[in-house]
Amino acid sequence: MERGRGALGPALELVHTGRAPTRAVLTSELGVTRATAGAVAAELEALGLITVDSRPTASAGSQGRPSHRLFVDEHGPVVLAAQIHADGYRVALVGLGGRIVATTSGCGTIPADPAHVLAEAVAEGAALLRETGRRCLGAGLAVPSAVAEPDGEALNPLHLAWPAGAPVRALFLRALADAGIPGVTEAIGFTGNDVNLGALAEHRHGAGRGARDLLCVASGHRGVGGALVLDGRLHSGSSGLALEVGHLTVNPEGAPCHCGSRGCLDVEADPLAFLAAAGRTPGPEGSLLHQAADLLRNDYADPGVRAAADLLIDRLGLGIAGLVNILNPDRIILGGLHRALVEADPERLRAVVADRSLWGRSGGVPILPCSLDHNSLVGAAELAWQPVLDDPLVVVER
Amino acid sequence: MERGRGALGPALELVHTGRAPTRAVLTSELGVTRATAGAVAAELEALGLITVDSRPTASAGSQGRPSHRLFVDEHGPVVLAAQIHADGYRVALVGLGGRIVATTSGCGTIPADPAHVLAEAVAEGAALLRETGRRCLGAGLAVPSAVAEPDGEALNPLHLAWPAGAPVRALFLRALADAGIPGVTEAIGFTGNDVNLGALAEHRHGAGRGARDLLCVASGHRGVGGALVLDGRLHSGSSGLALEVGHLTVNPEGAPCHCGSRGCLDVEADPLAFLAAAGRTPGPEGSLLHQAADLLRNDYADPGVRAAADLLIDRLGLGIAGLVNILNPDRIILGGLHRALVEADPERLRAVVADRSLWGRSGGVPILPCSLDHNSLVGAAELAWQPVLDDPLVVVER
DNA sequence: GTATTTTGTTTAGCGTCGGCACAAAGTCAG
DNA sequence: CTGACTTTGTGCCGACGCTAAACAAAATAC
Repeated sequence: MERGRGALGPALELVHTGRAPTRAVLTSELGVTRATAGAVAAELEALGLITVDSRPTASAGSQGRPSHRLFVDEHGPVVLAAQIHADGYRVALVGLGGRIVATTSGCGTIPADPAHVLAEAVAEGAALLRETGRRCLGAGLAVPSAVAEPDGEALNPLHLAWPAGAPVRALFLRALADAGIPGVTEAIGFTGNDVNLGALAEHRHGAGRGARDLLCVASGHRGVGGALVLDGRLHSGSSGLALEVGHLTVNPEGAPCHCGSRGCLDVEADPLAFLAAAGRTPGPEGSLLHQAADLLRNDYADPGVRAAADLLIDRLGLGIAGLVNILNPDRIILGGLHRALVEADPERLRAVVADRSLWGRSGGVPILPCSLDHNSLVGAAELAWQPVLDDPLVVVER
Repeated sequence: MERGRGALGPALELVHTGRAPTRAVLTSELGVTRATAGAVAAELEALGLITVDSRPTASAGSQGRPSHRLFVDEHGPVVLAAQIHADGYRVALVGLGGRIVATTSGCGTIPADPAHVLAEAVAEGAALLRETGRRCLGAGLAVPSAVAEPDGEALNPLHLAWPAGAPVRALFLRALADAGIPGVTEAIGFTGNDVNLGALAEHRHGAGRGARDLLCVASGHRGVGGALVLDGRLHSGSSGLALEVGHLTVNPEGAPCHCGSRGCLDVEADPLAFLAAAGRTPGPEGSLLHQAADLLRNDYADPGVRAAADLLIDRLGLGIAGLVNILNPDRIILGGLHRALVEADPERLRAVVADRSLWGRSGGVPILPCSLDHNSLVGAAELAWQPVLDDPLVVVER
């Protein structure tokens, strides 16, 4: 009864992204018959990826026989996700549905040598796998740098003190092999930029769900990154270097940037710029984002803070308007400090973008704060889950 | 023997884009068996879309039995394509493969009233259909304006003296119905921006063939337009308004633009700007492009012309570099005056773009002149062909 | 309690494609 | 010229993945 092979992947993706709570929805979303949907669900259940709750559901209103409900299997396999950031790393086991099963962080570690940090992070992941006894189907890594394809090199890990061009994917794969992660015997490890992966996670499980063309802009501690999801797929360009939005000019008379230009988004709309505009002395590099976000959340009544926020919103709005003119997305999600900015004053940024973009006057694009904790980490997991979503049958051979 | 239904569309697309000269290539490109490829080719031939030449080909070198060759059927059905521009319109019948079968132009007409111009153009198309006796499977229209989805309104037909927001798609459909185009009984008419459609045509049949992420930039008589083809599909954004590149800032101290900013690409890198920089008095609006291009081609030795060209290349290069940082395309194609610019000095523009883009230092993106005559027209035809390429069986019901 | 609606399951059947065998049409070596 | 080899085209069969249709199950509506 090997029914429903071709629809297996799309079906799992629907359950994974929370868009198929029942077999009935699966039927209509996939455009297949009930028979096929049932067979697909049965096979996914047999593969240990989803569970079916056929108890007499606490029916809600509508007529007819109530649907059995479909869940991602809470005890199913996981993938290993790791994120490197300015002040340490974070590792997690992530199940289908973007659910974080277990997590550890190594904060305070200065990640000077990439190989060393990756080995440490992967070792923590291996420990989590041993503790939980979960089966591991892959691994993904998020780094705060552009990652060049096809070799997976970190081109500008400026805030990590890594050498430019560090071959992070190769190092990550090496670390996975050395740690003897069970199930990851082959080269099943993926690496991407943290903002890109955060955007992917938001699109699948967060504020970006349902958007067709999703633009994300986010600050780290220093600088500004962007990402674009088109038709459910990350657009990272032909060499993985798309959406380098940090060097859009937003203030022609602004501060000089290391790129040689002046008034780039990178130096005009990041946490350091905000703290300077608000007249505060910045703390250590690895805490700038939290310092700025806390200031914004706690002291928004302070006129100086308010003025600094307004200035940043103007600059950011100009940059985003330029992106809107080029990309015409149907939703925009902001992360990092920009998330705090849009939460502090949702209307002002929308108005600036609508005013500065060419066709924004009639409505404008929805601009939302990101909605997931650790979205880069979840996005790294998405990368690792992708082969399974493309063809769920690969799980039998791992 | 109804074999090869699912692969029918991809197969026709391969022949259409000239990437499947033989059944053998079809087999490998589609990833199917020879049996399936043969059945697919037979069915496409039965549909009257392709022809198979099974004569003993003037074999070229390699061993084994020579392949029969596949051609687009020269006498097969066509689509009607129309293009409206500043100084008139052009109409053509376009077959598969982007081949223009018959064409007329109505130059000198000032297209003041959109309904009138479209009716006239479509009437010419109907006449061509009668003369040639071809079967018509659809119609496409290219206009020099952003076209808003989902209603198909021309938002900024600045150079046509049309009212902003003119419902061009509806008017086009009305004109098709009124002309009684045989085979276009239903609403099978498509409308798009001319630069977008030109990019689509270049990607399928011209200098963009084989590119994955293709960026096009082109000037008309006034202003600059852009277009992006991703994975073979035109990216026109969620509302059809993507790639409005004319208002990228390329000269902070530059001339004021009607958008309210200064130094936009629109006013710094179009034919008018070039003529001004070269110290020539511009002719009538509808001839600026030809005047500028002729000047560039014939008087490039003139120091003033040379200096004006260098200035324009610098400005254009800065704008393109910004796009490269955001989109990371693997090829760039230039049209209009910019085509003449890159033909005059291919190396300079490449160098400017590489220097001003973040990761361009290691090589840079290939920048090519467009290679098709009337690429917007051919692109409009592509729009009309798309339903047939998606499912060739639709031809039996038209 | 019966009719209606919606969902899940079983069975039969069909269409599409892969695998295989064989034929056809060329090159290459002698 | 002949035979071995290589590559392409085609006919046949079976497997796989789906639809269609009938039936069963579980709720609401009257």
